[in-house]
Amino acid sequence: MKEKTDLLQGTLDMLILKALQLGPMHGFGISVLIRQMSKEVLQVEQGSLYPALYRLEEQGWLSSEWGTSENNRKAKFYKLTPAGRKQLVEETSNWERLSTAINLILKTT
Amino acid sequence: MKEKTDLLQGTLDMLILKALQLGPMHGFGISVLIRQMSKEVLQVEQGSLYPALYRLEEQGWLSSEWGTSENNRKAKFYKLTPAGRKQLVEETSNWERLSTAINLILKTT
DNA sequence: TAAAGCTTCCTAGATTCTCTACAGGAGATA
DNA sequence: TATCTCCTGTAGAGAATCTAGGAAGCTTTA
Repeated sequence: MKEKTDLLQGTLDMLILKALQLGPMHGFGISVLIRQMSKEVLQVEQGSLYPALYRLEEQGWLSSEWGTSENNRKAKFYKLTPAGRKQLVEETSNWERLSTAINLILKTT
Repeated sequence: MKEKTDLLQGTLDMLILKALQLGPMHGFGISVLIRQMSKEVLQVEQGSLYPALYRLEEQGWLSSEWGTSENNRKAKFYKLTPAGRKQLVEETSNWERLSTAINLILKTT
């Protein structure tokens, strides 16, 4: 019983990759961006975000390096690798497939 | 690494409720119907389906009774309860919210 | 200068859902 | 009788996310 809506499982990776398509960014920035882009609907919890970033980096879809944020704080900047770009395309088209299929069912009378 | 696409986690309950909106049905029938309605894209595994049916019945969204299928086999027929109908409406609108938000993000340039 | 708050990173543990991989009965068909 | 298909079910595992923390450094305010 909660107020806030959870993410749809399986979409977080795609959203992160998509955010990074706009340019390198640190974790905190990604979560803010996703919230803004979704008009406050999607809220990525930090306990979800950071493990996801590891996953993605381990799989070679992201690379990271330490730097300094706009606010003069230490921050780890992530960016898409070429493999990550490819993965984004794949996940996007899979999302289209699945959400289309679900909508097909929901529209049935 | 698999060929077949998994479901989006969190949507199975909604799909089952939706299928039962068309009338009472047994488990096996539900899985066939979902496959057909989605044009063969969505495939509900039996190991996912039956536990889900229990979950839903336990929460009072479905009721069941044993009967005989069109093929003269013993089958458990499920149907929506009023609470289940309500739940379907809720899950559907939540799906709209989330998928809209995700599409918002994917369309960003 | 002390306190408080925000930014940023991170981890542990639990939960929830779905999948794979089975098992088995019972009618239909040959 | 053998085999096929329909239909129900269970066990165990794995993946993704959540809750609920902790910590450190900068910045603002008292």
